[in-house]
Amino acid sequence: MSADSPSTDDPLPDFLSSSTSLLLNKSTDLFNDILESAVEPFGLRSKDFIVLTAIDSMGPQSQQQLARTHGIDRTTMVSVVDGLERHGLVQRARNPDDRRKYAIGLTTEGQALLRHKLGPAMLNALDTFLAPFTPDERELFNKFLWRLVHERAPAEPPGGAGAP
Amino acid sequence: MSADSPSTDDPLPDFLSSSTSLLLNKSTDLFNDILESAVEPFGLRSKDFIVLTAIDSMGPQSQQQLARTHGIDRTTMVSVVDGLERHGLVQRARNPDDRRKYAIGLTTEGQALLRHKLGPAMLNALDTFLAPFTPDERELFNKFLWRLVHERAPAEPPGGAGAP
DNA sequence: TATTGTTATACTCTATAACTATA
DNA sequence: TATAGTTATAGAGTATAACAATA
Repeated sequence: MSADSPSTDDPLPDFLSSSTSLLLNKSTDLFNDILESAVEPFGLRSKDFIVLTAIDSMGPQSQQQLARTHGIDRTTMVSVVDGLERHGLVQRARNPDDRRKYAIGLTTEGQALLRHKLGPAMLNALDTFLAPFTPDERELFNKFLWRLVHERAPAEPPGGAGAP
Repeated sequence: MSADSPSTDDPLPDFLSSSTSLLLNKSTDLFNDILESAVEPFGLRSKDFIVLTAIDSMGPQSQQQLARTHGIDRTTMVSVVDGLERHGLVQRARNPDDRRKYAIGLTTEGQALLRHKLGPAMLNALDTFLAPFTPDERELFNKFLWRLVHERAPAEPPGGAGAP
């Protein structure tokens, strides 16, 4: 073990280790790890929680609606709903108004699990993630994130500078 | 087009759309998209910029060191360095002290590109991402991220509560 | 025996294309 | 013709296993 060896730690240069990009990615990875650990005891992924929550708050929906809500492809939603159905948490009913569509709804078991187990587990995960912050700081941090996502000039319309 | 149809927008329930988890993931995705767009004109990925920066600030390193710095596997770093070498931005020299290791160094071209083109492009990307914030807010946001990553109680040591 | 770089391979995640049924 | 769901397939990204060269 020679002295000039940079040790087994990651010898990340200061410039990079303090960069917003790296910290943002690390924070997100950390939070996602915490969230996955929170739902893993139930045999689920955090994505499953999001889908269950969307159904619980918006009522039975088609798979396409759920897919759009989550920003993923409808073909991916098939397997997500498959898994939730296998767990007995949702049921595929047909939409009587349009028999092409399902009406994916929560089972009694699904609603109970979401409200009494998953919900609290996710709140606990959030608390773990935000542990370094005071309540005021948590609120401010959330506001910051909201502004980063929503308080943004619309993308340059394609085709020119445009003189309104 | 029936009136009860939730329109073509994503009908994300308020509860989810304001969640820290979703906002954090969206912010990170947004930032990464901005970063990728910034380096794409040079035929590179943002990962390449990180590797180039690490070499520039820490000097020539082995592929293993670079891999650990980036938190990825050494087999993945092979193809990253392959790409950078193809672009003429780095060169593989042998470490004379340990001929198993490379000493991956920047070429003159690589250093020039990093300092005069890539660096400014990345700073500009950061500026775009943080556009909603004032300078003070940017600094505070960065501090928040730093605390989320570093100001964290060490993980529970495996094997028990621990008396001391 | 352990480590560096390399290759081949496998696994995960996600999207695209093509199909059936409904509209 | 267009849409909802499904399946098969392909692509990107990453990791594991095994190998040669070096320590």
